[in-house]
Amino acid sequence: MKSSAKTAANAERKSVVSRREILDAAAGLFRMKGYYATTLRDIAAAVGMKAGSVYYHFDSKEQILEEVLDIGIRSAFEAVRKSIEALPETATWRERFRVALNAHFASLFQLGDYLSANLRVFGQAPPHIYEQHIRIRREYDDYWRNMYEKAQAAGEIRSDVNLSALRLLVFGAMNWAIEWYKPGKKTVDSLADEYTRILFDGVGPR
Amino acid sequence: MKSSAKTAANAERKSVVSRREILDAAAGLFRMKGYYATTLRDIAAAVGMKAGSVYYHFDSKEQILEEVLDIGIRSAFEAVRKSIEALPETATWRERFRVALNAHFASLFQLGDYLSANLRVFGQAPPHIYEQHIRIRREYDDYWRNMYEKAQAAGEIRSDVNLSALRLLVFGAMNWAIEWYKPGKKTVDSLADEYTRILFDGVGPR
DNA sequence: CCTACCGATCGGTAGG
DNA sequence: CCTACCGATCGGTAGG
Repeated sequence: MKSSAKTAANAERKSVVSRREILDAAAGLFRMKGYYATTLRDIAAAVGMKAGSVYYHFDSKEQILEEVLDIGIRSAFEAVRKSIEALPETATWRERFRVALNAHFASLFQLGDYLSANLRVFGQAPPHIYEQHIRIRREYDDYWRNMYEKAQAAGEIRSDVNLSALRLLVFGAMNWAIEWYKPGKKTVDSLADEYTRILFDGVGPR
Repeated sequence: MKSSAKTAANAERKSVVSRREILDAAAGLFRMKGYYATTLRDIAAAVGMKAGSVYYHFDSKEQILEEVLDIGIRSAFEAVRKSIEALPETATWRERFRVALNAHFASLFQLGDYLSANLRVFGQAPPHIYEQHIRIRREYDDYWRNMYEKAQAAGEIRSDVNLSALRLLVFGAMNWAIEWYKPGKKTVDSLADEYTRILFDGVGPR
């Protein structure tokens, strides 16, 4: 009894690890090649399995996509939230914005491939996965929206600034970095600094 | 002789039209579904042909991708250049920037699907097509780079602004619009205005 | 988790 | 530009 329970627990633990390995590999491949160009055989090979064995852990390729997408936003959301909560209550909104930007960039370039994969393959997702995933995206979006509103109410963003334009401009600026950012040439920190300065101070003469 | 020459000319004209129709359809499908999810049968059906007939006009699916990618950047490049050249010599750099932004947005949302398709499927292109296409992209990139440098030299962009960060931030802000822009809700013009104001004046208190 | 396999679909071709 | 087709590959399954 004792030993079979132990064996079962080990098997379960091993299975959880394999699941995560498959997701990690899928995220990396999705990020590089996109969803359709990544085959189950690619994913299986990346974790040393045969194609059919992946179905021991997942019901379908779409289920893998679904989980990769969700992990991508959730981990970024958590990183951003934590970095802001780590600030003192007295922090300015500009400073909150800067650390949020920093955390989002870090999620893109330092915390695995999930967020990059998310941005890369989101548009390739079948409708029912899109509909499901859009909810968590909207929550993340709302978190940022709330930040801009508070900053404007506090007078740190001018009242004539269109917040929805600003929000979308910033998301674009951040996410486009996956197209050109090369680790080593520029730190995530300096990137967040420069973007914050450009956006808050503008580039024109003062 | 005369009539067969005429027939040949007609046939050629018709063939040019068909070619363009195929490219138009491909651009629209690439934009919506990406490259791999778009089949030659989709493209053929969209122009009322059978799959095999597409090969009368193109050697391969990759050749179609190649032309769609190139047309996307070239048409945007031309639109941006013309809009700037239409300005008086005395125009400020801020004004030049605004019309350039406007022309890029117009290319994305009003001048067919080529630029949108380009942004959508560029990352899915096989290496040899990527290598070929990157050249025209770099030319377009250089055109913008030159604009920022001139603006800074003229004192319309502060000397402490990192131009390469600014350039990449702006490309991201512009191109990300394909993810959310819905024609009718907001004009391309007002979008270019708002972005220009945010970037030149900043959002912080002055 | 593997072996062996299936039906569907794909890009592309031959011959007209 | 069509008909008819091919080889390759894909996601997924049965049975162990």
